[in-house]
Parts: sequence; C-alpha cells; structure tokens
Amino acid sequence: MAYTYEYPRPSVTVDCVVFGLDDSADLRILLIERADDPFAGHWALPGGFVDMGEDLDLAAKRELEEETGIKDIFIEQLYTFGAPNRDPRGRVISVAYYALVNLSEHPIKAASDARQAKWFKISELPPLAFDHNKVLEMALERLRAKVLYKPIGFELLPEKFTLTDLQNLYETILGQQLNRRNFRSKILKMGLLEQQERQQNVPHRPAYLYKFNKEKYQRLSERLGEFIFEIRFQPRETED
Amino acid sequence: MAYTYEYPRPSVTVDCVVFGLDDSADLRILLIERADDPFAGHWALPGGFVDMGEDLDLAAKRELEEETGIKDIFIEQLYTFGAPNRDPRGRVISVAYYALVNLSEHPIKAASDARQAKWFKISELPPLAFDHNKVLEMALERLRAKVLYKPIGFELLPEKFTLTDLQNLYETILGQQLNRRNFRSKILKMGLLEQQERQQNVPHRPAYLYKFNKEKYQRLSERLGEFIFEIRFQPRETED
DNA sequence: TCAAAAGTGTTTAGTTTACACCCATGC
DNA sequence: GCATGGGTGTAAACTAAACACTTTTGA
Repeated sequence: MAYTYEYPRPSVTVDCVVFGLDDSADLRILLIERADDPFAGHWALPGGFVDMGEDLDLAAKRELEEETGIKDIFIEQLYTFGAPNRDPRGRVISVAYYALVNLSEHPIKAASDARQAKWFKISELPPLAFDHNKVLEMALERLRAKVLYKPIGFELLPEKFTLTDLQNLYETILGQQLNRRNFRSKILKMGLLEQQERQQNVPHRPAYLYKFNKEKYQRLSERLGEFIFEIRFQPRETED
Repeated sequence: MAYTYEYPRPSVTVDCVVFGLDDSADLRILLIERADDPFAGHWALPGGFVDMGEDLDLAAKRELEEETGIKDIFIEQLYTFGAPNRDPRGRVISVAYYALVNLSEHPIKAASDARQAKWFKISELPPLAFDHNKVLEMALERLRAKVLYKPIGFELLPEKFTLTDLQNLYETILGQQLNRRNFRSKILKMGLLEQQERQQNVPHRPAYLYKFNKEKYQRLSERLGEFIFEIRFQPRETED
C-alpha cells in the first residue's frame, strides 16, 4: 500500500539517549548496533520511526523497549533535530529524548531483531551514526545543567542508596570533586531524604541507606516554585 | 504534482511564541488571525509548514517574517508537540519556538497574505487555535525559568535601558515585586552592564542608561560555566 | 516648592566554605 | 589491630535581605 500527498513530507523518528551509572559510578550510554544501511554495523542511539497516530513520547518508549527491553524509566524530550541532510535516506526529522535508568535494575535484553545493545562508557564511545554524536552531546549538557536544580539524579540510583553513592553520582556527572562534609549537609538540610536501615556486609563502618521522598518534593515544588532542590558548589576564588 | 511514500508520513510545522514588552512593561504575545479552516477567524501562533530541505530554525524564522514582518530576533527551540489529534487535518507534528523581541524596535507589518497580526496582553488572551494555549503556557514557563539564570531578558529591551526598566521587566515576568536596592546591587555587581549617558527630558531625576555587555558575558560563561548570570530573590521565610 | 523617580550605606541574619578528628565494621 | 570508608562540629568568610534617607530633575 502506498500513501500519496500533495506536498512532500519528511519522515519523523525518535531517538533516545539513555544514561546509566555502572558499579564504579561511571556514566554510560546505551547504544545499539545498526543492522541495516545507512550506517550498517555502526553504533547508534536506540530509536526509530514514529507511527501515525502514536504520540511522540510513546514512540520513544516503544522504540526503547523494542530495541533494548528497557521500560518504565524516566524519559523526557530533549530537542528536535532537523538539519536537511542529517539522514542520507532523505528528509528525516528526529525528536530526541533522554532517559535515566538504574543500570543494575534494568538489564538489557537481546533486541528482538537481533541487533545488539550495549552500555558504553562516556569516555569510550565509538563514532556514532547520523548526527547522534551531536544529540548525545546535547543530552549530556542537559543532564549536567538539570541535575543542579532538579532531583533527577535519583533516577540513576537504586531506590535505596548511601550518601556516598549520591555524591559519586554528582561528581561523575559534574566532573568535579565535592567536599564530603558540605555535600552531606546540603543534601540532608533539604529534608527530602529519608533515612533507612544500614548497609550490610561491607568491610568498613556500614553507611545508612536513604530514600528520596518524591512526593514531598512534588508538594514543595508546587508550593514554592523552582529551586527547592539545588546542588551547587562554587569553590572560593583564589587570589591571583 | 504528488508525492508517494510506502508508509504514511506526518506533516511537520513550526510555531512561534513571540514575547514582547509594551510601554507599561506588560508582557505581550504576538498572534495572527487565521484566514482559513481549520479555526478560520481564530487567533493562533504564527507558524506554518516546514519546507523540504529547510532547516527547522530557518523555517521558524521564515514563517515569522512572512506572517508578521519580524526578523533578526532572539529565537530558540522550545518543544515539539505531536499528540496524534492536535490538528483536525490529520497528523501534524509541530516544532515550537519561542522568541523575544523589543516591541518598540520591531513594529509589525501587515502580513503578506492579509491575515492580521496583533500583540495581545498575556492577561487578555483570546482562546487559541489547535493546542496553542498549551504551547504558549510552556513558553511562559520556559521564559520564567530561563530568565533566572540566563541574560535573555535584555532581548526584550532596547539597546540602552535604565535599571528601573530592567527591574520592571523582571517583576513582570516573574510576577513578583523586587526590592529596588537589592536588585540594583545584584545586577551591577555582576559587572556585565556598562553605564551610558543619562536619560533626557523626564520629569524627575534622569536615570543612567545601561548597555548589556554580551561579549563579556559570553567570555565569562565559557570560562566559568553556568550561573554567571543569576537573578534570584527569595524572600526570607516568615515564621508561622 | 513640590512631585516623581533615581541613587546609595549599613546592619543583621543566614549560608557556604574549609578544615580535622573520631567511629564502626570485616578481615 | 588495622584498613576502609562513615559520620560530625565549627570558625571564618561571604552573601542576601531588609530598611530609610538624600538627590536631581521638570513642571
């Protein structure tokens, strides 16, 4: 069956930049190996064509699940890329999303269509298909900026985590070391973390686990607007 | 001439939320009256179909100029709206932009195709065509959030402005009164404003005019990252 | 001389930074 | 008992908020 229109139309795709944190608190990105041309054999962001009648967000979630088995995660629209020649097949406009996932609780499955999916360290990325390097770049920027004023970092951690886990997360994403004492004070003073039981079986003093109280955050942010959650550390300027 | 594809394709449009400040520092939005169905006679955001081979940003700028005569302004992608039934003509995905313009220096021209364009006060908006109310809502949110940490407010002012103009702008956008003394200290301490000559012919003590030094801002923000420019006033919490 | 807005100094409270010592556990 | 991270108290520097008086101009 064919579809005919009076004016030419672009294709529309969705692409997802999926971030995860590995055991050593390194940031990773989920990529799939393309089976077909263009860019067969290259690594690319998971994604695909939007169905007619399908909402964009749903298309992003569907493609992600089809290609990697991952579902029920934090996902948000990033930006729409529409440079005329970004796809050699013709005019393809891509609505990009970024997603945050807890690596340990969302193992990737073999993709249904035999394309393999793999977590790459941010520091060891292969060259990507299409303009996906640019998309990824922008997603990283967004993540770094947003993590400073929205509590989205928790999406990368399991439900219960230690303050050290959380600090490692911020240090990884922001690419800077933070003072332990001050980090803890700042985070706890917000009153959004709930202390749980202690860790078990660690070869050192066991840390308390914490849960992020999302409901409380949402209640407060409705009442108070932005910046209930703000993590920022500006080292004091040293004299020249 | 007709275009035939193997799979159905959506149409892609761009829509622009254009903000301006009027003489009494009220925020206004530029709307056009639709000539044709759907929503003939209704007010809508300026916008239209993206040409094949045309970059999205360019499409937004082109449509804006065609419909309102406005060009060479600050414009940035906002969000892509793609709910399956947002347009009665079929599947239409709209990449929304928002723009900031200095109302006095960019008068609107009669639109080429006789549709009229008009500046509406934010508080006196008509019901809009399609999902444009939602788009506008999101643009406002973005503007309110972004003005706190990026110096985009200056785009709404003429090149030279008084500190009172600037303060009025922030009070309008944020919807809250600010302390004059603290506002001035904060803004001037950043070192990004350059004092010019004084106002003339005002029936009170003439204020100094200032220019925003964009180059200096860009240099600093490259070196120092986010938050060189930060306007925030949090009234101290009162005891209950 | 009056109205209207411009411009500034200072106190106080609160926050952020920087720093160093003790604690609990498994091996 | 020792290695490993966990946990905390506090002084000093800085920043933000709140407040009220003086200045300059045109009418």
